[in-house]
Amino acid sequence: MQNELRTRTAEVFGWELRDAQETVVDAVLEGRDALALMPTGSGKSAIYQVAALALDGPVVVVSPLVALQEDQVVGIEDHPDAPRAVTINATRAHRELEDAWDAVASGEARYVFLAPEQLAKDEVVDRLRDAGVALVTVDEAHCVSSWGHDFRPDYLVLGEVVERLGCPPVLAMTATGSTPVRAEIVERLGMRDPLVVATGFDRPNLRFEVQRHTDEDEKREAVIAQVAGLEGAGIVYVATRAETLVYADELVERGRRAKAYHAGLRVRDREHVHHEFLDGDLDVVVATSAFGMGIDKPDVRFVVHADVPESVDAYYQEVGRAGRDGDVGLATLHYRSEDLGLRRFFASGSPRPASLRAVFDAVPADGSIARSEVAGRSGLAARTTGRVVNALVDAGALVDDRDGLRRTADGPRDAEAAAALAKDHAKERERVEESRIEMMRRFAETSGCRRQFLLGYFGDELPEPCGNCDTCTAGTATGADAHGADGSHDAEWPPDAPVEHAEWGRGTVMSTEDDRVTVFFESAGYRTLGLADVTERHLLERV
DNA sequence: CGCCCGTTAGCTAACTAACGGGCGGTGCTTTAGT
Repeated sequence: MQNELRTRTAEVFGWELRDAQETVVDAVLEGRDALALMPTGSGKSAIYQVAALALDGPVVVVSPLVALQEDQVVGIEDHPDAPRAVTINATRAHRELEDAWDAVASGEARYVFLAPEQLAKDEVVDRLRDAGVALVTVDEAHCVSSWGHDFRPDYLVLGEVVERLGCPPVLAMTATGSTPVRAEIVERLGMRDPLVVATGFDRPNLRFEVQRHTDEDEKREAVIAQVAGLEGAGIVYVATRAETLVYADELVERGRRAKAYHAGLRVRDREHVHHEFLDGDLDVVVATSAFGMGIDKPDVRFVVHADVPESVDAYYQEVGRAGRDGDVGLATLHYRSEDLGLRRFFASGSPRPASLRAVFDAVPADGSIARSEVAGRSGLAARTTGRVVNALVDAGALVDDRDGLRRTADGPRDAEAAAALAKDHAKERERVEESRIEMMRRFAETSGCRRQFLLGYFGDELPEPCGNCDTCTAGTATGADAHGADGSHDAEWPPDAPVEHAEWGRGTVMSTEDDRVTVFFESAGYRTLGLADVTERHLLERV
């Protein structure tokens, strides 16, 4: 990084960036795309904030939650000499919005925070393009992969938006960095040869534990008994809204200051719980996955999972909220294999055939149509339409380009065929989702070191069992089942190595254990192969 | 996928087992009416 920019950074923000941060700043200033995989609290936002000081045009920051956008603007406004930051979202009054756009157009505002839904509107993209965007930052970029397909389909149009903005460099940032998530971020955002910077994923002060249960009532009792006896502040994650109430009530009866939190509560109540927790007026928040991003409390002492999460990625995000201050943090998963059933259900929602047909028919046989017009012509709700369009584009029945949507030249001719194609394609995705749930099951059921498993999942290696998890304490982690313990096959199948399999196609090596290798295949998800088979039958080839 | 809950059949008069329908998570937006 140039000395001049270092000086500006110190003057404006009072910071001295670490090497990893500077490397990323340099890349985007040179016009290169970058993917920064760094734990929360490691100063990811500093990267685009500093880059903006040296860039000639506004920095667009795509952020998933309006509340998060407001927090970031306040963070910038804390520095009186920092450039102006504005947010563009539906909570703002018309006059405020016009004022914000004026500031963007005049070059006064250098940070523009918005959600992907805003970027789905042509007017917004046009105004940004006219302002000459110098960098597009996608914060919490794992949302592209976890939410883009169904819940918030506008995440999948970001790649196209970048093109329409004139292809400024793209900076994607997240704390979740498993291989498939990384690959999907890069592909969906259309990133070109990005610089990938990953700082260590290990959190040595976290202790991992798994308690297995067979009976629902017995599990609930064990969770309540554990949490009632824990010191300090903590979070209990459950799978459903109804459970947040049940657990919170029981904890209150046991004398803990506990409250429920889920997305169905009124906004004011949610904010109230959040603030009480931050201020130390509450010991325990019992929450669904809604309680997460934007929760920045340093002294969370425990994260207890009363239900198994949907993926190892989600699990690691959630437990990562413990021990941010570096002091001890306890992560306990209460596991019942039946609980995975709910996760399978959540993972399995592909669009209905009737919706697929309606959307396909809404696209003319010749020529193209704007995405925004499809909803009206198909008679479906806008959000359903977005999901269905994404499914058809993914399947190759429709093409999405600068002019809008059109039918694939040599693709299906009629709606029936298009729906069938999309359904087959959705099956592939379900297989991948299924395999991610399977990895969660393996984490819960392993007798090897939990930390070695987790770090292996994220493509990091830990040569020895960690000594700070339940299996290490019990002594099973050093046994024959230990993960990556000998490392003798690493030379042959090192983590991150690209490979090819006759049936499952291209994949990436995740980890090797003493007699097995786990590979992530783009079309089939996580698969574990016996090394003996791999060697004798030449199942895998390095590519 | 697995649960909860209400209905029903079966077999005998108050209950039990079996069946099946409904439900379960995450947030943007935007508009009409107080």
